[in-house]
Amino acid sequence: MSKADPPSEPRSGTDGERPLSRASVGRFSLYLRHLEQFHSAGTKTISSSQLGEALGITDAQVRKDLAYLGNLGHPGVGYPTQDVIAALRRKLGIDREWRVVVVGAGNLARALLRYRGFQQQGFRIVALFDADAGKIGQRIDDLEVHSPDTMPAVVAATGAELGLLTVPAEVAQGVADTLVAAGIRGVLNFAPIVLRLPPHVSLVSVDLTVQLEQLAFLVQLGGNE
Amino acid sequence: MSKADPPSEPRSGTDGERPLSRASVGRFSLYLRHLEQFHSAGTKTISSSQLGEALGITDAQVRKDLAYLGNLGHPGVGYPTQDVIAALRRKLGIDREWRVVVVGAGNLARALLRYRGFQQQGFRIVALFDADAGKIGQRIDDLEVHSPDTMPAVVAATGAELGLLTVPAEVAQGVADTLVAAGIRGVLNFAPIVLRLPPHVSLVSVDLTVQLEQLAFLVQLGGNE
DNA sequence: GGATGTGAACGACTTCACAGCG
DNA sequence: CGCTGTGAAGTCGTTCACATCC
Repeated sequence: MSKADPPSEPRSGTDGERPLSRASVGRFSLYLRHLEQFHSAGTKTISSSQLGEALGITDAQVRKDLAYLGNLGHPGVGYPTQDVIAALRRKLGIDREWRVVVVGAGNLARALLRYRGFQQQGFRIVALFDADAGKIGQRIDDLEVHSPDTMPAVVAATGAELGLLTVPAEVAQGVADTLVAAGIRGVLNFAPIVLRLPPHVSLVSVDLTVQLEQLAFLVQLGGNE
Repeated sequence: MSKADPPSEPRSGTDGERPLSRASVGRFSLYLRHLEQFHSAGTKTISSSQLGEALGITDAQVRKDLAYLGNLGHPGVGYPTQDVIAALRRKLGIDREWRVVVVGAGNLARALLRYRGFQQQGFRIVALFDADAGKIGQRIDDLEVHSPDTMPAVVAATGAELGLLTVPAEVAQGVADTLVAAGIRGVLNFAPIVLRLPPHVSLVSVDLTVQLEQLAFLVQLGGNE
């Protein structure tokens, strides 16, 4: 009975050293934010229990997560904030600038454009698209609204790799396809729909209705956690 | 370090209550949306594999999830869309209206106010608050902007139970405390911060920077899933 | 002493596989 | 038949506990 190994992860020898759980990555951003706060407050070193306290998780969890970054901690001392910040940035892939386009020039797009957190972490919004002829040519926060037809050209010219989708659900799949055709490599989708993308394009979805319904469920259950 | 006890819910013990996994609840909203689409397309019955196909998950997963709703499925036939929709609504706690207040009258608030998905699922935004004196008194989408001082009175008067937090990170914790003091029972937080709420108040957080960083990580990894 | 790193236990979630029913 | 419901097995993630090191 020869058992074939599932070819789950064809290890590209570039960066993958350790197993790296997907769940940990979800916390990396939070570690990063808190570490940056501690760091600019002058803290040079931080312990797993301090960090866990700040995020509301256990110290063991923090150590397991940070272990994925290599052996940065010093027993009896803690983790050097600076080093962990740098390692997290690198692991997350935000040790460089990402160019981002936004499709759908509504209120959500405006909110995203003015959101400071993006710039701070190296995300630069370089173009804005909308199908509404009335909006094309307008300027919103220094960005001109382009027609979706120009997407391939603009994406190529700006070198954008990520697309934020803030369009109505009915047209979201079509717009996503256009983004993919234009060469985008990742989509952050806000439309309430399950998008289908080719396997070489990454997808993260933020579904506001789902989140609100989740909240209603929790409240109905009584209390939190 | 008090641990939450498993609350046996001594409510009306009509159905044989099952364990109910937290992960399943996260998919309930998606099932609901797809079932509503199938239903309004005239589909009376749907199989676990059809639903799984639509959401991109396995049929076994769908059956396990729907089993939490009671024995709604008919072997050889499938699930009656109507019944499953009703059961999901009830389980999620959205078989009634929820009154919602929004704190922070910025672009994100505007986007949320105009978002149709909320009303459709029975969430009614009944008040809007902002600390900016220049905004107080203005009307946005038929809602007057109130001063945060009036929160207790307005929450009581409107019977709001949920609060959406779209304020800057620096003031988010303070505003959340005010919401809690005003008697709110659940908070949907958009500020990039780990909120601390008393245990009787539920919390769901949507952190846009975290989501974007997640996307960057996936793209850097190459491809999706 | 104080805090890390990590096997091992534990628990949660998913997939498998199949009995059973209309 | 086709499709559900569900134990069993498998996978993934978290917590525990402790050897280890500065």
